[in-house]
Amino acid sequence: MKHALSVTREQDFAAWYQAVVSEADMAEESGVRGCMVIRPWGYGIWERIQKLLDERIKATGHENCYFPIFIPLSYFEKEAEHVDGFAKEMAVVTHHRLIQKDGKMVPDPEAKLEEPLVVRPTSETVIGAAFSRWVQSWRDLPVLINQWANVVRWEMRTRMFLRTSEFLWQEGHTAHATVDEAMDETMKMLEVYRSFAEECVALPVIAGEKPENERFPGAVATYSIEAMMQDGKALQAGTSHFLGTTFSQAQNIRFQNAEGQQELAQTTSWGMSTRMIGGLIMVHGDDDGLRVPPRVAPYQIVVVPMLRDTEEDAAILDYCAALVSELNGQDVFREPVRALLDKRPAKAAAKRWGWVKKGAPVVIEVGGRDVAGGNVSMLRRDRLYRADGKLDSQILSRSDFVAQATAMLEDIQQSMFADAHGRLHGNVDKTIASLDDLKASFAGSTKPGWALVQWSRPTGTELDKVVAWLKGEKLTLRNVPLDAEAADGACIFTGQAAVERVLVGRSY
RNA sequence: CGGGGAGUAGCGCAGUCUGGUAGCGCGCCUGCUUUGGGAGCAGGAUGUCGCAGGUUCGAAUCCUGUCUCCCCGACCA
Repeated sequence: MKHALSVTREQDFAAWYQAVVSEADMAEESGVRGCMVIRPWGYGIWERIQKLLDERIKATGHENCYFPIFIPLSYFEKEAEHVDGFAKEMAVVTHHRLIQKDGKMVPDPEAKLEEPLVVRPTSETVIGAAFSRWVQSWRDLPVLINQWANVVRWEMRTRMFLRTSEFLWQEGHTAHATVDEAMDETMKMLEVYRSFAEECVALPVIAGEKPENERFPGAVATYSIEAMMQDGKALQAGTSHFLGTTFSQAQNIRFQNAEGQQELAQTTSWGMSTRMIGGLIMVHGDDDGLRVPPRVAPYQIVVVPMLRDTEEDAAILDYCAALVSELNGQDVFREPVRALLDKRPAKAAAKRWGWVKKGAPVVIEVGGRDVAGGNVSMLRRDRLYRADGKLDSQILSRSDFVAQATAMLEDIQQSMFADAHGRLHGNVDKTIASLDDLKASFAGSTKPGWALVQWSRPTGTELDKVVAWLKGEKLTLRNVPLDAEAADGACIFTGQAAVERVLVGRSY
Protein backbone atom coordinates (compact mmCIF):
# COMPACT_ATOMS: atom_id res chain seq x y z
CA MET A 1 0.00 0.00 0.00
CA LYS A 2 1.32 3.41 -0.88
CA HIS A 3 1.47 5.85 2.00
CA ALA A 4 1.90 9.57 2.12
CA LEU A 5 5.10 9.38 4.17
CA SER A 6 8.28 7.83 2.89
CA VAL A 7 9.11 6.20 6.22
CA THR A 8 6.78 4.07 8.32
CA ARG A 9 6.48 3.80 12.10
CA GLU A 10 7.59 0.21 11.86
CA GLN A 11 10.76 1.00 9.92
CA ASP A 12 12.10 3.83 12.03
CA PHE A 13 9.90 5.45 14.64
CA ALA A 14 12.22 8.41 15.26
CA ALA A 15 12.57 9.19 11.56
CA TRP A 16 8.81 8.75 11.12
CA TYR A 17 8.19 11.27 13.91
CA GLN A 18 10.37 13.86 12.21
CA ALA A 19 8.71 13.17 8.89
CA VAL A 20 5.31 13.89 10.42
CA VAL A 21 6.49 17.14 11.99
CA SER A 22 7.87 18.36 8.70
CA GLU A 23 5.38 16.86 6.22
CA ALA A 24 2.41 18.09 8.26
CA ASP A 25 3.94 21.59 8.25
CA MET A 26 3.93 21.68 12.03
CA ALA A 27 7.39 23.02 12.78
CA GLU A 28 10.83 23.44 11.34
CA GLU A 29 14.36 24.24 12.40
CA SER A 30 15.16 27.78 13.27
CA GLY A 31 18.94 28.05 13.06
CA VAL A 32 19.10 28.35 16.83
CA ARG A 33 20.15 25.22 18.65
CA GLY A 34 17.16 23.37 20.02
CA CYS A 35 14.65 26.05 19.06
CA MET A 36 11.93 25.57 16.49
CA VAL A 37 9.71 27.66 14.29
CA ILE A 38 6.18 26.53 14.99
CA ARG A 39 4.25 26.83 11.74
CA PRO A 40 0.55 27.70 11.51
CA TRP A 41 -0.73 24.13 11.60
CA GLY A 42 1.36 23.27 14.66
CA TYR A 43 0.62 26.56 16.33
CA GLY A 44 -3.07 26.22 15.47
CA ILE A 45 -3.14 22.98 17.43
CA TRP A 46 -1.40 24.76 20.30
CA GLU A 47 -4.00 27.54 20.17
CA ARG A 48 -6.73 24.93 20.44
CA ILE A 49 -4.97 23.37 23.41
CA GLN A 50 -4.59 26.80 24.97
CA LYS A 51 -8.23 27.67 24.51
CA LEU A 52 -9.67 24.46 25.90
CA LEU A 53 -7.21 24.15 28.76
CA ASP A 54 -7.51 27.82 29.62
CA GLU A 55 -11.27 27.42 29.97
CA ARG A 56 -10.74 24.59 32.41
CA ILE A 57 -8.11 26.49 34.37
CA LYS A 58 -10.44 29.44 34.71
CA ALA A 59 -13.40 27.21 35.53
CA THR A 60 -11.44 25.97 38.54
CA GLY A 61 -11.07 29.48 39.88
CA HIS A 62 -7.70 30.59 38.51
CA GLU A 63 -6.87 33.91 36.89
CA ASN A 64 -4.28 34.61 34.23
CA CYS A 65 -1.44 37.06 34.65
CA TYR A 66 2.03 37.59 33.27
CA PHE A 67 5.46 37.67 34.87
CA PRO A 68 8.72 38.77 33.22
CA ILE A 69 10.87 36.42 31.19
CA PHE A 70 13.97 37.67 33.08
CA ILE A 71 14.58 36.65 36.64
CA PRO A 72 17.27 38.16 38.87
CA LEU A 73 19.93 35.56 39.52
CA SER A 74 19.69 36.22 43.24
CA TYR A 75 16.12 34.88 43.29
CA PHE A 76 17.41 31.50 42.23
CA GLU A 77 20.12 31.40 44.82
CA LYS A 78 17.54 31.39 47.57
CA GLU A 79 16.45 27.79 47.12
CA ALA A 80 19.30 25.29 47.02
CA GLU A 81 17.46 22.30 45.59
CA HIS A 82 15.84 24.42 42.90
CA VAL A 83 19.26 25.82 41.95
CA ASP A 84 20.73 22.33 41.71
CA GLY A 85 17.88 21.26 39.48
CA PHE A 86 18.15 24.04 36.96
CA ALA A 87 21.67 25.50 37.18
CA LYS A 88 23.05 23.32 34.40
CA GLU A 89 20.52 24.41 31.84
CA MET A 90 20.14 28.14 32.33
CA ALA A 91 20.41 30.90 29.72
CA VAL A 92 21.96 33.97 31.33
CA VAL A 93 21.78 37.60 30.25
CA THR A 94 24.91 39.50 31.22
CA HIS A 95 24.97 42.60 28.97
CA HIS A 96 22.51 45.15 27.71
CA ARG A 97 24.33 46.63 24.73
CA LEU A 98 26.41 45.61 21.72
CA ILE A 99 29.30 47.48 20.20
CA GLN A 100 31.22 47.03 17.00
CA LYS A 101 34.61 45.46 17.27
CA ASP A 102 36.66 44.38 14.25
CA GLY A 103 33.53 44.56 12.13
CA LYS A 104 31.53 42.38 14.46
CA MET A 105 28.95 43.10 17.08
CA VAL A 106 30.09 42.06 20.54
CA PRO A 107 28.69 42.66 24.03
CA ASP A 108 29.91 46.00 25.32
CA PRO A 109 32.14 45.39 28.36
CA GLU A 110 30.97 48.77 29.60
CA ALA A 111 27.38 47.55 29.52
CA LYS A 112 27.71 44.59 31.83
CA LEU A 113 24.72 44.01 34.08
CA GLU A 114 25.29 44.60 37.76
CA GLU A 115 23.36 41.42 38.47
CA PRO A 116 22.96 38.85 35.69
CA LEU A 117 19.42 37.93 34.71
CA VAL A 118 18.41 34.39 33.93
CA VAL A 119 15.86 33.56 31.27
CA ARG A 120 13.12 31.79 33.20
CA PRO A 121 13.26 28.00 33.11
CA THR A 122 10.10 28.13 35.30
CA SER A 123 8.72 30.91 37.47
CA GLU A 124 8.40 29.61 41.04
CA THR A 125 10.98 32.07 42.32
CA VAL A 126 9.71 35.25 40.72
CA ILE A 127 6.09 34.39 41.37
CA GLY A 128 6.99 33.46 44.93
CA ALA A 129 8.48 36.93 45.35
CA ALA A 130 5.18 38.42 44.18
CA PHE A 131 3.20 36.14 46.47
CA SER A 132 5.24 37.37 49.43
CA ARG A 133 4.03 40.90 48.64
CA TRP A 134 0.45 39.86 47.95
CA VAL A 135 -0.04 37.63 50.95
CA GLN A 136 -0.23 39.09 54.43
CA SER A 137 -3.37 37.77 56.01
CA TRP A 138 -5.15 34.42 55.90
CA ARG A 139 -7.87 36.44 54.15
CA ASP A 140 -5.53 36.88 51.16
CA LEU A 141 -5.47 33.14 50.59
CA PRO A 142 -5.75 31.20 48.47
CA VAL A 143 -3.92 32.92 45.60
CA LEU A 144 -4.77 31.11 42.39
CA ILE A 145 -2.97 32.26 39.27
CA ASN A 146 -1.78 30.95 35.94
CA GLN A 147 0.37 32.27 33.14
CA TRP A 148 0.86 31.30 29.51
CA ALA A 149 4.50 31.82 28.70
CA ASN A 150 7.65 30.64 27.03
CA VAL A 151 10.46 29.17 29.12
CA VAL A 152 14.04 28.24 28.31
CA ARG A 153 15.98 25.22 29.47
CA TRP A 154 19.32 24.66 27.78
CA GLU A 155 18.79 21.00 27.03
CA MET A 156 21.65 18.80 25.94
CA ARG A 157 19.60 16.90 23.42
CA THR A 158 16.52 18.29 21.79
CA ARG A 159 13.63 16.93 19.73
CA MET A 160 10.88 18.93 18.06
CA PHE A 161 8.01 19.49 20.51
CA LEU A 162 9.24 16.79 22.90
CA ARG A 163 12.22 18.64 24.26
CA THR A 164 13.18 22.02 22.88
CA SER A 165 15.41 24.64 24.46
CA GLU A 166 12.56 27.10 24.38
CA PHE A 167 9.05 25.83 24.81
CA LEU A 168 5.59 27.18 25.38
CA TRP A 169 3.48 26.20 28.34
CA GLN A 170 1.15 27.33 31.01
CA GLU A 171 2.35 27.38 34.58
CA GLY A 172 -0.14 27.62 37.41
CA HIS A 173 0.99 28.83 40.81
CA THR A 174 -1.07 28.85 43.95
CA ALA A 175 -0.64 29.63 47.62
CA HIS A 176 -2.80 28.22 50.41
CA ALA A 177 -3.22 28.44 54.14
CA THR A 178 -3.09 24.72 54.83
CA VAL A 179 -1.42 21.57 53.58
CA ASP A 180 -4.82 20.01 52.93
CA GLU A 181 -5.95 22.86 50.73
CA ALA A 182 -2.71 22.87 48.78
CA MET A 183 -2.86 19.10 48.33
CA ASP A 184 -6.48 19.38 47.15
CA GLU A 185 -5.34 21.96 44.63
CA THR A 186 -2.46 19.75 43.45
CA MET A 187 -4.81 16.83 42.88
CA LYS A 188 -7.53 18.99 41.37
CA MET A 189 -5.17 20.28 38.68
CA LEU A 190 -3.81 16.80 38.03
CA GLU A 191 -7.41 15.79 37.35
CA VAL A 192 -7.87 18.82 35.09
CA TYR A 193 -4.88 17.61 33.08
CA ARG A 194 -6.14 14.05 32.96
CA SER A 195 -9.60 15.01 31.79
CA PHE A 196 -8.27 17.59 29.35
CA ALA A 197 -5.81 15.12 27.80
CA GLU A 198 -8.41 12.38 27.49
CA GLU A 199 -11.43 14.44 26.48
CA CYS A 200 -9.83 17.05 24.26
CA VAL A 201 -6.62 15.53 22.89
CA ALA A 202 -8.04 11.97 22.96
CA LEU A 203 -4.85 11.04 24.78
CA PRO A 204 -5.42 8.31 27.35
CA VAL A 205 -3.14 8.76 30.34
CA ILE A 206 -2.35 7.30 33.70
CA ALA A 207 -2.33 9.79 36.53
CA GLY A 208 -0.15 9.12 39.52
CA GLU A 209 2.55 10.23 41.87
CA LYS A 210 6.14 10.48 40.68
CA PRO A 211 8.69 8.58 42.75
CA GLU A 212 11.10 10.62 44.82
CA ASN A 213 13.88 10.59 42.23
CA GLU A 214 11.61 12.08 39.58
CA ARG A 215 10.33 14.95 41.66
CA PHE A 216 10.46 18.55 40.53
CA PRO A 217 13.41 20.35 42.20
CA GLY A 218 11.98 21.80 45.39
CA ALA A 219 8.73 19.83 45.41
CA VAL A 220 7.46 17.80 48.33
CA ALA A 221 5.41 15.67 45.95
CA THR A 222 5.12 15.58 42.16
CA TYR A 223 2.23 14.05 40.21
CA SER A 224 2.07 13.39 36.51
CA ILE A 225 -0.06 12.11 33.71
CA GLU A 226 1.79 9.57 31.59
CA ALA A 227 0.80 8.77 28.02
CA MET A 228 1.91 5.74 26.00
CA MET A 229 3.35 6.41 22.57
CA GLN A 230 2.90 3.94 19.71
CA ASP A 231 6.43 2.65 20.25
CA GLY A 232 5.51 1.79 23.82
CA LYS A 233 7.50 4.56 25.43
CA ALA A 234 6.05 6.80 28.11
CA LEU A 235 5.67 10.54 27.80
CA GLN A 236 5.06 12.75 30.80
CA ALA A 237 2.32 14.98 29.45
CA GLY A 238 1.54 17.17 32.43
CA THR A 239 2.75 17.66 35.99
CA SER A 240 1.31 18.99 39.23
CA HIS A 241 3.50 19.72 42.24
CA PHE A 242 2.81 20.12 45.92
CA LEU A 243 5.63 22.43 46.96
CA GLY A 244 4.90 22.59 50.69
CA THR A 245 6.75 25.53 52.18
CA THR A 246 9.91 25.21 50.07
CA PHE A 247 9.30 28.41 48.16
CA SER A 248 7.48 30.14 51.01
CA GLN A 249 10.65 29.80 53.03
CA ALA A 250 12.89 30.92 50.20
CA GLN A 251 10.70 33.85 49.16
CA ASN A 252 9.17 34.59 52.54
CA ILE A 253 5.52 34.00 51.74
CA ARG A 254 3.97 34.47 55.18
CA PHE A 255 0.52 35.25 56.43
CA GLN A 256 -1.01 36.02 59.76
CA ASN A 257 -3.51 33.31 60.65
CA ALA A 258 -6.82 33.76 62.46
CA GLU A 259 -5.01 33.32 65.75
CA GLY A 260 -2.64 36.15 64.94
CA GLN A 261 0.36 33.90 64.35
CA GLN A 262 2.75 34.19 61.38
CA GLU A 263 2.61 31.10 59.19
CA LEU A 264 4.29 29.98 55.94
CA ALA A 265 1.97 29.52 52.99
CA GLN A 266 1.67 26.15 51.28
CA THR A 267 2.22 26.47 47.52
CA THR A 268 1.64 24.41 44.38
CA SER A 269 2.61 24.66 40.74
CA TRP A 270 1.49 22.76 37.68
CA GLY A 271 2.24 22.87 33.98
CA MET A 272 1.44 21.51 30.56
CA SER A 273 3.55 22.36 27.53
CA THR A 274 3.97 22.15 23.77
CA ARG A 275 5.32 18.69 24.50
CA MET A 276 1.65 17.67 24.44
CA ILE A 277 1.79 18.14 20.67
CA GLY A 278 4.64 15.65 20.46
CA GLY A 279 2.46 13.22 22.39
CA LEU A 280 -0.45 13.87 20.05
CA ILE A 281 1.77 13.00 17.08
CA MET A 282 3.14 9.80 18.58
CA VAL A 283 -0.22 8.58 19.85
CA HIS A 284 -2.43 9.47 16.90
CA GLY A 285 -0.11 9.69 13.88
CA ASP A 286 -0.01 6.96 11.26
CA ASP A 287 1.99 6.17 8.11
CA ASP A 288 0.11 8.87 6.20
CA GLY A 289 1.04 11.59 8.66
CA LEU A 290 -0.69 13.24 11.55
CA ARG A 291 -4.25 12.61 12.68
CA VAL A 292 -5.63 15.43 14.78
CA PRO A 293 -8.57 14.77 17.09
CA PRO A 294 -11.45 17.05 16.03
CA ARG A 295 -11.56 19.01 19.29
CA VAL A 296 -8.02 20.28 18.86
CA ALA A 297 -7.90 20.39 15.05
CA PRO A 298 -7.49 23.95 13.76
CA TYR A 299 -9.84 22.92 10.96
CA GLN A 300 -12.14 19.96 11.43
CA ILE A 301 -13.49 19.77 7.92
CA VAL A 302 -11.53 20.93 4.89
CA VAL A 303 -13.39 21.36 1.62
CA VAL A 304 -11.23 20.94 -1.48
CA PRO A 305 -12.81 22.09 -4.71
CA MET A 306 -11.59 20.20 -7.79
CA LEU A 307 -10.97 23.07 -10.13
CA ARG A 308 -10.10 22.68 -13.79
CA ASP A 309 -9.66 26.18 -15.06
CA THR A 310 -13.03 26.05 -16.77
CA GLU A 311 -16.23 28.02 -16.47
CA GLU A 312 -17.57 25.30 -14.24
CA ASP A 313 -15.12 26.42 -11.51
CA ALA A 314 -17.23 29.33 -10.31
CA ALA A 315 -20.20 27.05 -9.70
CA ILE A 316 -18.01 24.58 -7.83
CA LEU A 317 -16.60 27.34 -5.64
CA ASP A 318 -20.06 28.73 -4.88
CA TYR A 319 -21.27 25.27 -3.98
CA CYS A 320 -18.27 24.76 -1.67
CA ALA A 321 -18.55 28.20 -0.05
CA ALA A 322 -22.20 27.59 0.75
CA LEU A 323 -21.33 24.19 2.18
CA VAL A 324 -18.57 25.62 4.39
CA SER A 325 -20.79 28.38 5.62
CA GLU A 326 -23.56 25.97 6.48
CA LEU A 327 -21.11 23.72 8.34
CA ASN A 328 -19.65 26.66 10.25
CA GLY A 329 -23.15 27.59 11.36
CA GLN A 330 -23.44 24.35 13.31
CA ASP A 331 -22.06 23.58 16.74
CA VAL A 332 -20.01 20.59 17.80
CA PHE A 333 -18.43 20.03 21.21
CA ARG A 334 -20.32 23.19 22.20
CA GLU A 335 -18.34 25.35 19.78
CA PRO A 336 -18.93 26.40 16.18
CA VAL A 337 -17.69 23.87 13.62
CA ARG A 338 -14.38 24.86 12.03
CA ALA A 339 -14.63 24.18 8.29
CA LEU A 340 -12.23 25.60 5.72
CA LEU A 341 -12.58 26.15 2.00
CA ASP A 342 -9.18 25.44 0.48
CA LYS A 343 -9.31 27.49 -2.69
CA ARG A 344 -5.59 27.65 -3.32
CA PRO A 345 -4.77 27.25 -6.99
CA ALA A 346 -3.12 23.85 -6.60
CA LYS A 347 -4.15 20.49 -7.95
CA ALA A 348 -6.92 18.84 -5.97
CA ALA A 349 -4.90 15.68 -5.45
CA ALA A 350 -1.95 17.61 -4.03
CA LYS A 351 -4.22 19.51 -1.68
CA ARG A 352 -5.98 16.35 -0.59
CA TRP A 353 -2.73 14.63 0.35
CA GLY A 354 -1.57 17.78 2.05
CA TRP A 355 -4.60 17.69 4.35
CA VAL A 356 -4.23 13.96 4.89
CA LYS A 357 -0.66 14.52 6.07
CA LYS A 358 -1.76 17.40 8.29
CA GLY A 359 -4.43 15.14 9.73
CA ALA A 360 -7.56 17.20 9.18
CA PRO A 361 -10.31 14.92 10.53
CA VAL A 362 -12.57 15.15 7.47
CA VAL A 363 -11.62 16.10 3.92
CA ILE A 364 -14.40 16.86 1.45
CA GLU A 365 -13.75 16.98 -2.28
CA VAL A 366 -16.17 18.58 -4.66
CA GLY A 367 -15.99 18.28 -8.43
CA GLY A 368 -18.39 19.23 -11.20
CA ARG A 369 -20.13 15.89 -10.99
CA ASP A 370 -20.82 16.42 -7.26
CA VAL A 371 -22.27 19.82 -7.89
CA ALA A 372 -24.52 18.44 -10.61
CA GLY A 373 -25.69 15.56 -8.39
CA GLY A 374 -25.90 17.56 -5.17
CA ASN A 375 -23.23 15.36 -3.59
CA VAL A 376 -19.90 15.56 -1.81
CA SER A 377 -17.00 13.14 -1.80
CA MET A 378 -15.78 12.47 1.73
CA LEU A 379 -12.63 11.10 3.34
CA ARG A 380 -12.49 10.35 7.06
CA ARG A 381 -8.91 10.68 8.25
CA ASP A 382 -9.37 7.98 10.91
CA ARG A 383 -10.55 5.48 8.28
CA LEU A 384 -8.53 6.37 5.25
CA TYR A 385 -8.37 3.06 3.40
CA ARG A 386 -10.74 0.34 2.38
CA ALA A 387 -9.84 -3.30 2.81
CA ASP A 388 -8.48 -3.39 -0.75
CA GLY A 389 -5.96 -0.67 0.10
CA LYS A 390 -7.67 2.07 -1.87
CA LEU A 391 -8.67 5.40 -0.39
CA ASP A 392 -12.08 5.04 1.19
CA SER A 393 -13.63 8.01 -0.52
CA GLN A 394 -17.37 8.02 -0.03
CA ILE A 395 -19.99 9.80 -2.08
CA LEU A 396 -22.73 11.29 0.10
CA SER A 397 -25.54 13.63 -0.70
CA ARG A 398 -24.68 17.10 0.44
CA SER A 399 -27.66 17.24 2.77
CA ASP A 400 -26.86 13.89 4.35
CA PHE A 401 -23.31 14.98 4.95
CA VAL A 402 -24.33 18.27 6.52
CA ALA A 403 -26.82 16.47 8.73
CA GLN A 404 -24.22 13.92 9.85
CA ALA A 405 -21.17 16.15 10.07
CA THR A 406 -21.16 17.03 13.75
CA ALA A 407 -22.02 13.50 14.84
CA MET A 408 -19.21 12.27 12.64
CA LEU A 409 -16.71 14.62 14.27
CA GLU A 410 -17.83 13.38 17.66
CA ASP A 411 -17.47 9.82 16.45
CA ILE A 412 -13.94 10.46 15.17
CA GLN A 413 -12.95 12.02 18.48
CA GLN A 414 -14.41 9.07 20.32
CA SER A 415 -12.91 6.39 18.11
CA MET A 416 -9.44 7.94 18.23
CA PHE A 417 -9.62 7.92 22.01
CA ALA A 418 -10.92 4.38 22.08
CA ASP A 419 -8.07 3.14 19.86
CA ALA A 420 -5.43 4.83 21.95
CA HIS A 421 -7.10 3.75 25.19
CA GLY A 422 -7.12 0.14 24.09
CA ARG A 423 -3.48 0.34 23.09
CA LEU A 424 -2.43 1.81 26.44
CA HIS A 425 -4.36 -0.54 28.67
CA GLY A 426 -3.61 -3.56 26.52
CA ASN A 427 0.09 -2.95 26.94
CA VAL A 428 0.50 -2.67 30.69
CA ASP A 429 1.92 -5.92 31.99
CA LYS A 430 0.53 -6.57 35.46
CA THR A 431 1.93 -10.07 35.85
CA ILE A 432 5.49 -9.11 36.82
CA ALA A 433 6.56 -10.81 40.05
CA SER A 434 10.34 -10.55 39.92
CA LEU A 435 13.22 -8.65 38.37
CA ASP A 436 13.70 -11.56 35.97
CA ASP A 437 10.08 -11.23 34.87
CA LEU A 438 10.61 -7.53 34.38
CA LYS A 439 13.75 -8.08 32.34
CA ALA A 440 12.03 -10.70 30.22
CA SER A 441 9.03 -8.47 29.67
CA PHE A 442 11.19 -5.84 28.03
CA ALA A 443 13.79 -8.09 26.41
CA GLY A 444 14.21 -7.64 22.69
CA SER A 445 10.85 -6.03 22.27
CA THR A 446 10.54 -2.97 20.10
CA LYS A 447 7.11 -2.12 21.45
CA PRO A 448 7.42 -3.18 25.05
CA GLY A 449 4.70 -1.13 26.71
CA TRP A 450 4.84 -0.75 30.46
CA ALA A 451 4.87 -2.91 33.56
CA LEU A 452 2.91 -2.25 36.71
CA VAL A 453 4.86 -3.77 39.58
CA GLN A 454 4.56 -3.99 43.33
CA TRP A 455 7.15 -2.16 45.34
CA SER A 456 7.96 -1.04 48.85
CA ARG A 457 8.47 2.61 47.89
CA PRO A 458 12.16 2.69 48.83
CA THR A 459 13.79 6.05 49.43
CA GLY A 460 17.29 7.52 49.52
CA THR A 461 20.14 5.21 48.61
CA GLU A 462 17.83 2.22 48.50
CA LEU A 463 15.85 3.97 45.77
CA ASP A 464 19.08 4.98 44.03
CA LYS A 465 19.98 1.32 43.70
CA VAL A 466 16.61 0.52 42.15
CA VAL A 467 16.92 3.42 39.72
CA ALA A 468 20.46 2.38 38.79
CA TRP A 469 19.36 -1.19 38.11
CA LEU A 470 16.48 0.02 35.97
CA LYS A 471 18.81 2.31 34.09
CA GLY A 472 20.87 -0.68 33.13
CA GLU A 473 17.74 -2.01 31.44
CA LYS A 474 16.97 1.42 29.94
CA LEU A 475 13.91 1.58 32.16
CA THR A 476 12.52 4.31 34.35
CA LEU A 477 9.93 4.61 37.09
CA ARG A 478 6.98 6.51 35.65
CA ASN A 479 4.47 7.00 38.42
CA VAL A 480 2.40 5.31 41.09
CA PRO A 481 -1.07 5.25 39.53
CA LEU A 482 -3.75 6.73 41.75
CA ASP A 483 -6.28 4.11 40.74
CA ALA A 484 -4.08 1.02 40.97
CA GLU A 485 -5.13 -1.92 43.13
CA ALA A 486 -3.67 -2.10 46.60
CA ALA A 487 -0.42 -4.00 46.98
CA ASP A 488 -0.71 -7.57 48.21
CA GLY A 489 2.73 -9.08 47.73
CA ALA A 490 6.45 -8.47 47.86
CA CYS A 491 8.43 -5.61 46.35
CA ILE A 492 10.19 -6.93 43.25
CA PHE A 493 13.18 -4.70 43.95
CA THR A 494 13.73 -5.04 47.70
CA GLY A 495 11.84 -8.17 48.60
CA GLN A 496 10.13 -6.31 51.42
CA ALA A 497 6.37 -6.10 51.73
CA ALA A 498 5.02 -3.97 48.89
CA VAL A 499 3.02 -0.88 49.76
CA GLU A 500 1.84 0.19 46.32
CA ARG A 501 2.25 -0.40 42.58
CA VAL A 502 4.53 1.59 40.32
CA LEU A 503 4.65 1.87 36.53
CA VAL A 504 7.92 1.00 34.83
CA GLY A 505 8.76 1.67 31.21
CA ARG A 506 11.03 3.22 28.68
CA SER A 507 10.45 6.90 28.31
CA TYR A 508 11.00 10.05 26.31
C1' C B 1 28.59 17.63 27.40
C1' G B 2 31.17 12.66 25.30
C1' G B 3 31.00 9.09 20.81
C1' G B 4 29.26 8.65 15.70
C1' G B 5 27.01 10.71 11.12
C1' A B 6 25.62 14.95 8.15
C1' G B 7 25.22 20.22 6.07
C1' U B 8 25.69 21.32 -2.16
C1' A B 9 18.63 24.67 -5.71
C1' G B 10 12.29 24.55 -1.94
C1' C B 11 13.00 18.91 -0.66
C1' G B 12 16.01 14.34 -1.31
C1' C B 13 20.84 13.41 -3.01
C1' A B 14 25.58 12.74 -6.37
C1' G B 15 30.18 15.24 -6.91
C1' U B 16 34.93 15.68 -2.11
C1' C B 17 39.35 10.31 -1.87
C1' U B 18 42.45 12.21 -6.99
C1' G B 19 41.57 20.80 -6.67
C1' G B 20 40.13 23.10 -12.88
C1' U B 21 34.70 27.27 -11.94
C1' A B 22 27.78 23.00 -10.38
C1' G B 23 24.83 18.17 -11.48
C1' C B 24 20.54 14.40 -10.90
C1' G B 25 15.44 13.24 -9.16
C1' C B 26 11.18 15.44 -7.16
C1' G B 27 9.01 20.13 -6.60
C1' C B 28 8.45 25.19 -8.86
C1' C B 29 7.33 28.55 -13.47
C1' U B 30 5.41 28.73 -18.81
C1' G B 31 2.86 26.34 -22.84
C1' C B 32 0.14 22.33 -24.91
C1' U B 33 -2.43 17.84 -23.97
C1' U B 34 -5.12 15.43 -19.99
C1' U B 35 -9.09 15.47 -16.26
C1' G B 36 -12.97 11.56 -10.12
C1' G B 37 -8.13 10.21 -7.54
C1' G B 38 -0.52 12.35 -5.76
C1' A B 39 -1.40 13.22 -14.83
C1' G B 40 1.81 13.40 -19.68
C1' C B 41 5.05 15.97 -23.02
C1' A B 42 8.10 20.18 -24.15
C1' G B 43 10.59 24.41 -22.58
C1' G B 44 12.41 27.36 -18.30
C1' A B 45 14.01 29.60 -13.47
C1' U B 46 16.53 28.90 -8.89
C1' G B 47 23.06 27.84 -5.72
C1' U B 48 27.73 33.58 -2.21
C1' C B 49 28.38 24.33 -2.11
C1' G B 50 26.45 26.02 6.52
C1' C B 51 29.76 30.19 8.13
C1' A B 52 34.85 32.28 8.89
C1' G B 53 39.88 32.02 8.09
C1' G B 54 44.10 29.55 5.61
C1' U B 55 46.92 26.80 1.49
C1' U B 56 46.82 27.45 -4.00
C1' C B 57 47.36 30.53 -10.37
C1' G B 58 42.65 28.19 -9.10
C1' A B 59 38.80 25.29 -3.44
C1' A B 60 32.20 22.25 -2.93
C1' U B 61 36.87 19.33 -3.02
C1' C B 62 42.89 20.15 1.01
C1' C B 63 43.90 22.44 6.28
C1' U B 64 42.09 25.09 10.86
C1' G B 65 38.23 27.04 13.55
C1' U B 66 33.09 27.61 14.24
C1' C B 67 27.58 27.06 13.86
C1' U B 68 23.44 23.88 13.00
C1' C B 69 20.91 19.14 12.39
C1' C B 70 20.39 13.67 13.13
C1' C B 71 21.62 8.99 15.94
C1' C B 72 23.65 6.72 20.63
C1' G B 73 24.91 7.95 25.73
C1' A B 74 24.92 11.38 30.31
C1' C B 75 20.66 15.42 31.76
C1' C B 76 15.53 16.90 31.74
C1' A B 77 8.66 19.01 30.91
